[in-house]
Amino acid sequence: MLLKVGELAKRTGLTVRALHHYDDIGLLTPSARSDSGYRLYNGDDVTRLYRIQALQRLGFALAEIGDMLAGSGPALPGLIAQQIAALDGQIEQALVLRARLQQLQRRLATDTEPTLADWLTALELMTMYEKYLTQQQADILRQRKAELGEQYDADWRALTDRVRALIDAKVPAQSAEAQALAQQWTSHTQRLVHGDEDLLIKLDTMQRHEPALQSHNGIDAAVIDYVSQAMTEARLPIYAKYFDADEVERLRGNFRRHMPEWPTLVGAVRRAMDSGLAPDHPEAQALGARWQALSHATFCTDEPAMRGKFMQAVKSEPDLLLNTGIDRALLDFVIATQSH
Amino acid sequence: MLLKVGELAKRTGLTVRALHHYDDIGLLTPSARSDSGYRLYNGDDVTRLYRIQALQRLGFALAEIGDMLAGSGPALPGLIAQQIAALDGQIEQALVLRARLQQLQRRLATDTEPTLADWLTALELMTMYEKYLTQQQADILRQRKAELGEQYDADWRALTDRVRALIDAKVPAQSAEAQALAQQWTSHTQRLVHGDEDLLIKLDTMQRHEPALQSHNGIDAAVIDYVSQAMTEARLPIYAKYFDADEVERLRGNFRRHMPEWPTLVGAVRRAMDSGLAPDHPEAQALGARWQALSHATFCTDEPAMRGKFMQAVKSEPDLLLNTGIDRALLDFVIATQSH
DNA sequence: GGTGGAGCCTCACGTCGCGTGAGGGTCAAG
DNA sequence: CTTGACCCTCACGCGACGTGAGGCTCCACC
Repeated sequence: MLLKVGELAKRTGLTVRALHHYDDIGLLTPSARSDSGYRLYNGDDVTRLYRIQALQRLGFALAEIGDMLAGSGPALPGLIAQQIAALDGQIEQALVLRARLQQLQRRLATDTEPTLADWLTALELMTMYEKYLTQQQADILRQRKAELGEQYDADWRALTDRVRALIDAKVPAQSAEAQALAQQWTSHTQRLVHGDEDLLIKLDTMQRHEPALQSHNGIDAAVIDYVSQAMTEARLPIYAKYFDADEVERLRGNFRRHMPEWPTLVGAVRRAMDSGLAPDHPEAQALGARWQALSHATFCTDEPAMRGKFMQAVKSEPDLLLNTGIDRALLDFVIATQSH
Repeated sequence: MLLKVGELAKRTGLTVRALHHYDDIGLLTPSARSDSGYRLYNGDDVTRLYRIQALQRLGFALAEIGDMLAGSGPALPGLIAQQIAALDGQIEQALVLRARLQQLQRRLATDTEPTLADWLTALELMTMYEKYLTQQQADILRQRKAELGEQYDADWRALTDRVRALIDAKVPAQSAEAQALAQQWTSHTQRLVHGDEDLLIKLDTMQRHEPALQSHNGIDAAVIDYVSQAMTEARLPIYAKYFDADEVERLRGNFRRHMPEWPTLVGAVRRAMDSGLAPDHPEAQALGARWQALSHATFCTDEPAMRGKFMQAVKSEPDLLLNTGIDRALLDFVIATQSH
């Protein structure tokens, strides 16, 4: 019994166009044509089509189905496992998306009629939080921001403007004004992070890597660099407890030149850690070498005397690592790269 | 500050090609071009791009994003709800697919190295079960089939072959041979369904509507029709308890002509019921009218005397509805269409 | 034998969000 | 003056068909 396309289409619930397509791509070629060129499908064709449909309902692509029916290609169990894995990925993605949308929906319901612009800004912030913070941290931040109110943002803007003014006026970072601002900067930050060093590091990373955020709150690379320079200067009195005056002057000079290179390196190391890179991996080794070189240049750790005093200082003064993005885990990682 | 494509791309994590694409479709047109034709993006462009990205991360299509940013189109809350609904659909679909694949995986693990052909046959059956039966029913069926073993399938094939032989030999359905086969047919069916009328109806529907199944087990429309004719004939003795001999002969003649039309109508009514059609909907009304006309033609229910006897018979003999695909709910639906 | 309608044929473009060249200008550094 | 990085504009490709356009075939009915 030979079927024409329309008949086969009716029998299988497909469209005529789909059957044409299968013919085009060679997935199901009718075994015969009538004199007038009509496609004629025999029983074997029909059987093949049923199988095609069955495999299609499992989510396989037409090309894959073709391979499977040709007996070539990888074995079925593997394909199925692969298919399941792909589906799991899809499902997870969809669930994440769904959660995002729902959160947004809730906030839309509570907020007092936000404008489109507000709304989009909130949205951007949300996706950024999601990228850099854990769910918990994002929740904490949102709550604290709500508690602090709009005045807090205004304070930041004022502070940032004053920093920028100092930069424009070329006031050096070790000036009293700069020191005072850096002081305020730290206390403002603490109002948000409440001493949570991990949160602080992540926010710092976010601020450094998200131009969208930078243009939103005006805290760009220049401001960040200036403030961290000032903070660095603020650390010099602490070093003075361990080094003599000449050495402190050397350190100051080194800091001026090399401190701006640290955040980049610290960020690179942290990314390496987070991506699970092994300390003996060549890339990690390279980072370790960079770290050592920069240490030498900044703290003169290539000179045994200086190195000893430096180690002593760092060990005795945990505050020296504050606001640097460096924590115990990161230091351990770096040490591990160098012990290989 | 004006950015070139590459710079903007780096800042946003997009590719240059994507930005070209946004320009092509008018989603993000750079506010300026350099003399040499380079795209130049200003701050507003960058802001717009951040918003585009934020909305994209929510799963909106570029065209939708364009509409949203243009302020036209429907309001955001509605769009979000819609988006969530769409996602829910996707997730559900993916979960169903996943379940299918896992079931298959389990069976692949237990079965003794099936050939590709066996495997695909099982797959077809599985998807068919899924389409017509509830999960429970499918499980029950699978278990019973496993208990009955291969002999059961062989019995069916033998029975079907004998039916086909009668058809080819043009042996009438009221013959003793046909009656005997119909008898066996029923008992064979019962070995599988164990008196579950709902399951029986669904299997019947499946067998009638799935050419794949028909060509698989050889039970096609001709066989079904012949067997149901024989079953119909088998019912005549029951009617004889309520009608006199002449009337029974009239019924026999009517049955011969009109009984084959019933399954189609019953199927149509059931689909209408299942799709939640209201009995006073025009389409339901039309079905009711068809039902009445076919009743008149088959059972002479337009003649008051015949109608009375018929109602009496149906009420007293529930067996008359056996194997017809008609149950109480369906009758109620039909009656409801006619009371409007 | 003509006509009408259903069904068949073969192009061929559109979908969606870009990837991936091809072929050729622009710009700053050496 | 070259080199290399970056930019430009086409334009095809993907996947599974949908949707015509323009024309042929078949069958029933007049």
